[in-house]
Amino acid sequence: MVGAEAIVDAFAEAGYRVTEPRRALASLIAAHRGRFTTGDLVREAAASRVGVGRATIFRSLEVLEELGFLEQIALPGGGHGFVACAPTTHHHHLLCSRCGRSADIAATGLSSILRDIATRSGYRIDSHRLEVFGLCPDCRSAAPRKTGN
Amino acid sequence: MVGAEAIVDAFAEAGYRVTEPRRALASLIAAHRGRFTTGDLVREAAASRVGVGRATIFRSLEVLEELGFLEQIALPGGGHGFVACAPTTHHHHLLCSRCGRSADIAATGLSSILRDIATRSGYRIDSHRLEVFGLCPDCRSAAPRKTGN
DNA sequence: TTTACTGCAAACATTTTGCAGATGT
DNA sequence: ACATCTGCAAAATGTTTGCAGTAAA
Repeated sequence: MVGAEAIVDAFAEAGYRVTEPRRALASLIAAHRGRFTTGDLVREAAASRVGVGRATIFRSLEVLEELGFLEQIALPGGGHGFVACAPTTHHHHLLCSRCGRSADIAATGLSSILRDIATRSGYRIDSHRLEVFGLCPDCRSAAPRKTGN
Repeated sequence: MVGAEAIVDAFAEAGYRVTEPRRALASLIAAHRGRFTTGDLVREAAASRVGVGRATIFRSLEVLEELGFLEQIALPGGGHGFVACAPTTHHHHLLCSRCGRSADIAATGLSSILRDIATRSGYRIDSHRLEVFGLCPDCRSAAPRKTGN
């Protein structure tokens, strides 16, 4: 979860201009509690009174990814989407497979696993990516039955 | 690393027909020591005397993924590709960012981390995906200098 | 024989680009 | 004012589908 202002500020602080389309895009992104695709934004932007063009969406998404406000994630089915996140230290994402909501997670203890992998494989490990999928608390109560699925 | 025969056998055992195009595709896949994209295969197939059409490549890739012989992976840059792997128990992939070679890894210890995440977040965790990137032993010796990059 | 499979070419979907005009700073 | 940014529409990519012919089993 990242507020629209944080995103707008990020543009400003990084020396980008704060334009109407970028403001509108920031709102659209902030309105998502989690994962979304470019297609989602394009559709929503078209529906919104303050339009943002396809090209601008793609271009701004790229900027926001560079700034660390957006991370690309691989969806289980093979597609890919984005999640907004505060550009802090290394973290991973926990995604609700029902509503798309995302939570940032720390995964303490991963580094010792990676060290172990490095030792056993002989690879020099540079980076990694962990994505966790499940049901968020809200969706658990909304659709609790899962025994037997 | 998976041999071409293993792939061919997999088609047969799952009740699919073993055709010339599928044999050719199995060879192409086996020829990769690791990660590849659909584009790679389309290009290689076109270059090969035993052609395999675009459509067949996509269709067969889908089948092989279902059979567990192929896994879709997210490349660091956001794109995606495949790696061939024996359809065994749950495992993850360690990818060389230089040559693309992949190794299957077990990541023992991850489950306790996930349990911890579940407890702290309240999510019910269903699945996860870990991808590790680095330099394989061969590429480490081929391009050892990295101090300062 | 029977029916799954194949290639082609067209349909679709997604992302990128060139450019003239709009708009932040 | 000036350079960045925007939208458009076209182009480049990537993936899927319908169909008539081909070839496993």
